[in-house]
Amino acid sequence: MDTTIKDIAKIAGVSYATVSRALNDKYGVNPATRDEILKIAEELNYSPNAIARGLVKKQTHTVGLIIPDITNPFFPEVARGAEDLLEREGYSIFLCNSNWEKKRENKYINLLIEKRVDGLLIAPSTSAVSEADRKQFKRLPVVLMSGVQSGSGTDSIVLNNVKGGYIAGRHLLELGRRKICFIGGSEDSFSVKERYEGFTSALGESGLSVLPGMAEFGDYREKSGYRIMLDLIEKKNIPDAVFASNDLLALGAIQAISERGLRIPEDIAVIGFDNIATASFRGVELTTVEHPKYKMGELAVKMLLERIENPDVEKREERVVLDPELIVRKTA
Amino acid sequence: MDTTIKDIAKIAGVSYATVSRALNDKYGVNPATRDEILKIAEELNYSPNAIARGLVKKQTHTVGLIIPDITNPFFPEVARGAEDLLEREGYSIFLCNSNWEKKRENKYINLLIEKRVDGLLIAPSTSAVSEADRKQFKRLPVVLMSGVQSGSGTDSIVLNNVKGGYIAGRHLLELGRRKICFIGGSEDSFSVKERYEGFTSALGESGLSVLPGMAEFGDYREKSGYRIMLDLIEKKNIPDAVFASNDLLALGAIQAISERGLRIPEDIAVIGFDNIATASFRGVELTTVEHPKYKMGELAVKMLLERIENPDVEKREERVVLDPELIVRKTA
DNA sequence: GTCAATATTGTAAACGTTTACTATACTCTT
DNA sequence: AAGAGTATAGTAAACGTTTACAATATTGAC
Repeated sequence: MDTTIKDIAKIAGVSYATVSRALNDKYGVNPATRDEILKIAEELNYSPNAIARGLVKKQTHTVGLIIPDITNPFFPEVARGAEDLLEREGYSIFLCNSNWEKKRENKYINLLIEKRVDGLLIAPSTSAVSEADRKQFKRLPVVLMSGVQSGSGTDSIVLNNVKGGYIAGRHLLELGRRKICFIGGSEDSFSVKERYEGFTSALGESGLSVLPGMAEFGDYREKSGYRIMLDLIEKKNIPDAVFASNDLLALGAIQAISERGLRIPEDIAVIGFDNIATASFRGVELTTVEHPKYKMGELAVKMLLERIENPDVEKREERVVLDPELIVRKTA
Repeated sequence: MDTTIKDIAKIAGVSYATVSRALNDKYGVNPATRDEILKIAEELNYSPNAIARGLVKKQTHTVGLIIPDITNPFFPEVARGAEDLLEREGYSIFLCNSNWEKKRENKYINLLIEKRVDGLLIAPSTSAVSEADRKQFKRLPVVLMSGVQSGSGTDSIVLNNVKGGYIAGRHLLELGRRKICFIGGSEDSFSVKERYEGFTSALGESGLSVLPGMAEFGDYREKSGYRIMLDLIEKKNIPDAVFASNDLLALGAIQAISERGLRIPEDIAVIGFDNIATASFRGVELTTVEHPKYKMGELAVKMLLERIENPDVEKREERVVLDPELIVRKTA
């Protein structure tokens, strides 16, 4: 139904190779014929078939982006950072939500490979890189984002989570807090682990350690922070500060704290992580740790394109580490 | 480099038509050969080439999603609603941010058509549907979301914005407010216009109308609300309530109001629109109008798939209208 | 054991491009 | 006016599938 190069060729009275050349601005086609061809293409409302082209060129100018959940305010910024650069470079991007499920993530990886994307950007649902992953990742350029161990054999871009955890802990300590509760997302998340590690090392420096019941884990949603905090209060095991491994968790905790009539930061100081947009609004003003999300997406794409455009060079695993930064607002 | 159907055929000692049949679970291939073929495919780590398949089948099981900005908290939910259903149906989705620019939007439309997506989901950057758009939209199924006039000739799914504006206005009036300021996003946005219309009709019912300087427009970002509100305060033209055409604008206004030491809702009541996640957090608790975002994405996909799967039926423009709902929290 | 019916497999064209190679037609040079 | 060189155009194969059609093998009925 669509007009093709052959239709144009027929009308112009030339071979379709010539049409292809004309349309692609290749050397060696008479300016007059070229103009004629362009005119006809325009008239026929011709749209080149990228599928056919992809088949012969073996590249699709498309990459896949797999993230846990675009609805989590951390990821839109990453996605936007990626998309902005990709768009400038003429690539399109598949959006895939793994919903924190390894199974769905894997399904997407396979699907995207079938669709022959030129590369893959993944913010993994869990930190572990399985054998199956490794096998698939050999097929095409892949860049992992956020919370992945090094030595995975795959390029990655991560935050210095240890440092992030450290500066958060340090800040709370400097505020004179001594009974600090760590609220983490999934316990087997590598980035949560690192943040916890940094946090405990700050405690250690002051000769302190994590008190009983002062390290709790759930998932990455607000509700989880709410429930954990509520639990603590009910049990009368009340900390004087909370360090949540992400802002949503912190927001949930804040909800619980103020519902129970405690004051923030007087009774309990709260510090989050990631600095999502919500954190800065009046009334929230959450103290947190900045995570350069947009930049992370952008840099991930930069690394990926580097690989895509130099498929032969056999560099080993590359890793870039971003720096966190303390953002002091009103909750701590 | 990738193994193809032909490689498998050679090893299995059958024609590649047979391999294709086996791989696609078609009737009429001997179970024994099928198993053999499947085994070989597995061993060779075979991944079917969706590009080649797309070329012959003339469908890609891919749709495009064009939205203004995934970073605006309204859109991730829409995207997620769309993606969840699409994933279940075996489709993938291209994410495209138009950045509120008509030019970028058009560029994406063309690009996606070249990539032969099966359909297009668009939340337009501006309400106008141009001649050029109309021409392109004839090429493939398209569903427009949010703030589009009917009669565009294209299927669409929208909110009843007039009603939304009306209930917001009504609520403020019932609270006894009389000098209400409307803060809109872009003045030529159709949905802003509709919300304004509903708002003024509520005023009208009470024998009121919009006072001078009490209808201001900017863009869709927080900053815009902040600036407009600040301006009003500086000029001493201070309303007793604000109706913002989206939550971000409302949040910006709130920022300005409280910075200037005025109280919410005592001095100025504020009501937003869309009910983004931030609106519900403690400390924000923005009164607003619920916009079923996730559902909108989901329904849009449902309409789109309907068209994709019945390409021949010549139904005329379809339009589904979602209902808004007042969410009373603390700012009004 | 023959024939028809059916199950299984193969052949080849098609999808819409790109591109290496070849062929032809000009344009200069001398 | 011949020959080299260059500009332009054409031919045909390739990319990896699907699928209509044809061919062959197998089965069952009698």
